[in-house]
Amino acid sequence: MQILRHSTAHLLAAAVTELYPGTKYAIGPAIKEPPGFYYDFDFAEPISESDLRAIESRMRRIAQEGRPFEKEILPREKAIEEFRKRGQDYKLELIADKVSGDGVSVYRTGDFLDLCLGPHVSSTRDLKAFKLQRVSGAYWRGDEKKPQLTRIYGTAWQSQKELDEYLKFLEEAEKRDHKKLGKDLKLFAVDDRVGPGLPLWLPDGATIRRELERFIVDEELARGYQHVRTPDVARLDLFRQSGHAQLYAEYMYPPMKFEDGEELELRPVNCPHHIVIYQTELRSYRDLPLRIAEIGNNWRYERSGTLAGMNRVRSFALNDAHIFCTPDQLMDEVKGAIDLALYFSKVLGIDEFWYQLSTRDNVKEKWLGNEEQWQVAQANLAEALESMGQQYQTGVGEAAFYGPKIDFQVRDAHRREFTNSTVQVDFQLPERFDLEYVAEDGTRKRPVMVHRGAAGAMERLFSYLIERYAGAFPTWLHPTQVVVATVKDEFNEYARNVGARLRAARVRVEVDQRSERLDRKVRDAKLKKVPYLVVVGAKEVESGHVNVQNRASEKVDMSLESFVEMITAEIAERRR
RNA sequence: GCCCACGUAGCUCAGGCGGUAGAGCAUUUCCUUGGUAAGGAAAAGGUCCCCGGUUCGAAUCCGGGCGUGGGCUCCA
Repeated sequence: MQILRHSTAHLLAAAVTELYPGTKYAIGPAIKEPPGFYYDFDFAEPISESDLRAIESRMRRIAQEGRPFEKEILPREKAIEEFRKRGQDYKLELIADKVSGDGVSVYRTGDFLDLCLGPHVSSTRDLKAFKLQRVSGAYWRGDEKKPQLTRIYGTAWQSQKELDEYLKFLEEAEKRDHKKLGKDLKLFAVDDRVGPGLPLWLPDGATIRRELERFIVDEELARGYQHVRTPDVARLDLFRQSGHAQLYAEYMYPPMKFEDGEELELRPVNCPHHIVIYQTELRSYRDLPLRIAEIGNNWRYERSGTLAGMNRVRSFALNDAHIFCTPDQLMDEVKGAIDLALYFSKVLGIDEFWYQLSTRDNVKEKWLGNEEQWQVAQANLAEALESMGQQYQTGVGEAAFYGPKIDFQVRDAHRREFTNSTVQVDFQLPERFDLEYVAEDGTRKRPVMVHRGAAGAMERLFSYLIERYAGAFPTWLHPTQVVVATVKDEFNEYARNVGARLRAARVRVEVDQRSERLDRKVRDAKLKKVPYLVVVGAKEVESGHVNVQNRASEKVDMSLESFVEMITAEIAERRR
């Protein structure tokens, strides 16, 4: 499949060079998620998505011609000459940088020549089911200082049937998109007047968030965390001490400056505030591990082009905690943090996720601390994962500036990857803030810090859950747990009584007393994806029962009390 | 920030090659009281994202902003 897609990328480049002579082609790999390929071009004249149709039909024509994919190993000089003749500067750069030795592997497809290791399908005739999707900008070698190329994305499959299925999947993903559902279900809103990346939580969205926060905070308290509240701002000096003002500046807002010289900064992270809480007392080894938690607001100036719905915002509430512990306790604390994240994932239905161990690269200016500390921290994280039987990938250069981290990666409805939660080991901030505890022998020692966001940021978690459940949240989370609908107005009083009984049991219930037909009330409740719909009419008034139907429209007649018992148990257990 | 696309009523969208706009849903009111996915009627609702320019005239054309969506190292 990867071979097929990679070959289709070549086909795309062949079509483009025929239609737009003089276009330089850069790189064109197959990609796994989302499944497809891209090719980056340097066009003489910019193209737009409306040009894709013509390129695609040229691709089809070449495919039908059945041109073979022919591999050749050219002597280095010969390869350079060939690409120079064609004016393919990017390929020349790649040969210079990436190809060692004398043999340069190239592929020919008719006149089109590409630097490529292969392998490929044998003929363009094998490429039957593909579609060009969109064009976007991409920097040469991912570097913003280098020229921006035009990237064309497409997808390719073995058969038309598979392609159709994939396109169908994309349509379905569109329906689950949290931005769409957030609007349809009135969960959140965005408004120019408030600003980009600053979504508003509407009442139903806020209800879900409150349930999530209660769940999270209660569980953390049960696991020995202490919850605190700290302000969203601090003097800029606090972030100078932490190093954020120097190493994290690109994400920080300009400070608020006052006449008397005071400089206040919106915090991009919570750690410095929590460190200050640690230092409000002289700590003993008996106090450790000290786990300070807060669902704290953070402010990060994300580049405007990266903002997306609730997923990437400029102000968010992180389910954060900082664990201060002795080096001996470190491993257990890391494991405990992973275990908590696993527990949250299980209850919230985050079924598909994987771990990335994010480590530093060799760019010295980006990181604090010495090599040994990083090694120890990294070893601890890796060992914790391994001892828990968990597999992980490595992301070089993706560590926090003060230490390596374990990231929990998830995918949204479109299968785009995001970090949802994280566990980080930090030897640096304890030093920068001169943290201490009194050890058993009476000497002062330095604690280690673990930063962790077990359920991630509320905004991103919310966007994930909207897509995970397509708006049909588990009962404990759903903003409206029950709708009571009457068959006709004369039963409204009974319906209000049913509503009052449920409300007394802390169930979120709406009584639909509109003078509409039952059909309409059922439809509206279904569109809101309400977990339970209760219908009351003459029969129910007479028996004191309710007619209950779930999302699958399975109807059952039961006494009001047994319904209350059933739904409250479901909510209390946070059943999915 | 950069590339491409988009921005018309609360929502989803028509329309408009320059002569100040329309539908459905939602909202309000009235009628209707109907047992499991849209009962009927009427009313109200718009600086056509913003600011400039061209023009007798701009929502439409041009320029500049703002915002939204997709993308911006899965690497021969």
